[in-house]
Amino acid sequence: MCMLTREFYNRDTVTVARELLGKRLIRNVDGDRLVCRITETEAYVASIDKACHAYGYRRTPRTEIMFSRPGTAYIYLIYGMYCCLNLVTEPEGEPCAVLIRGLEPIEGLERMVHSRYGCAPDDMTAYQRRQLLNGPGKVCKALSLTREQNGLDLLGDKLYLTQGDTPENIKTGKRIGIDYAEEAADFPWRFYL
DNA sequence: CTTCAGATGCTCT
DNA sequence: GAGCATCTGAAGA
Repeated sequence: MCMLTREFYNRDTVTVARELLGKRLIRNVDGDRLVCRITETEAYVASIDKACHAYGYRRTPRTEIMFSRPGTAYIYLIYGMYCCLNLVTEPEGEPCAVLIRGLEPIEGLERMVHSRYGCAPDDMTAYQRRQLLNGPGKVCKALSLTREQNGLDLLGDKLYLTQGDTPENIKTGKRIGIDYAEEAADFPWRFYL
């Protein structure tokens, strides 16, 4: 399958967030190849979005990576113990990104389950199976992504995206966990299958 | 199924 | 010092 180009990311963030659904996310780590299908995303836009870490082009050590070129991974720590994976979008200097909120496993299930639950796939409960990749912190845990991977080039070999399927029934809604963001809390910038 | 508390540390004021 | 783009386990219905 063909790797997504930098031009794919170098576009309107909300459009990229919607089009990311159905794409494949590939993570190569310690000789293991993990492949997932993207099922849930959220767009964060610097210029008008109070929920965006770089709202108003606020430049701090944490947001610095968002100012770099499109097709870069932005990974930050949240609530002291979880990481969230974002894909930087729009031209360099526009600090926008798409949060990866949910995935479906395709390849490398054994390692992902071990990273999440410390057990083998056969030992998962039905509940655990449903909870494997349905949240941004879970995604990073399963894919062994931490702040050490912040700034990774998405056109490299450690973490990249490829074409996938073209999903039907794309749903849209308000983003999760940003009640503080005033009018931006109601922007319909969450996309899921 | 639901709610609820607690974990835990970085980030910015 | 306050708050955070979250998750889990326990308890109740």
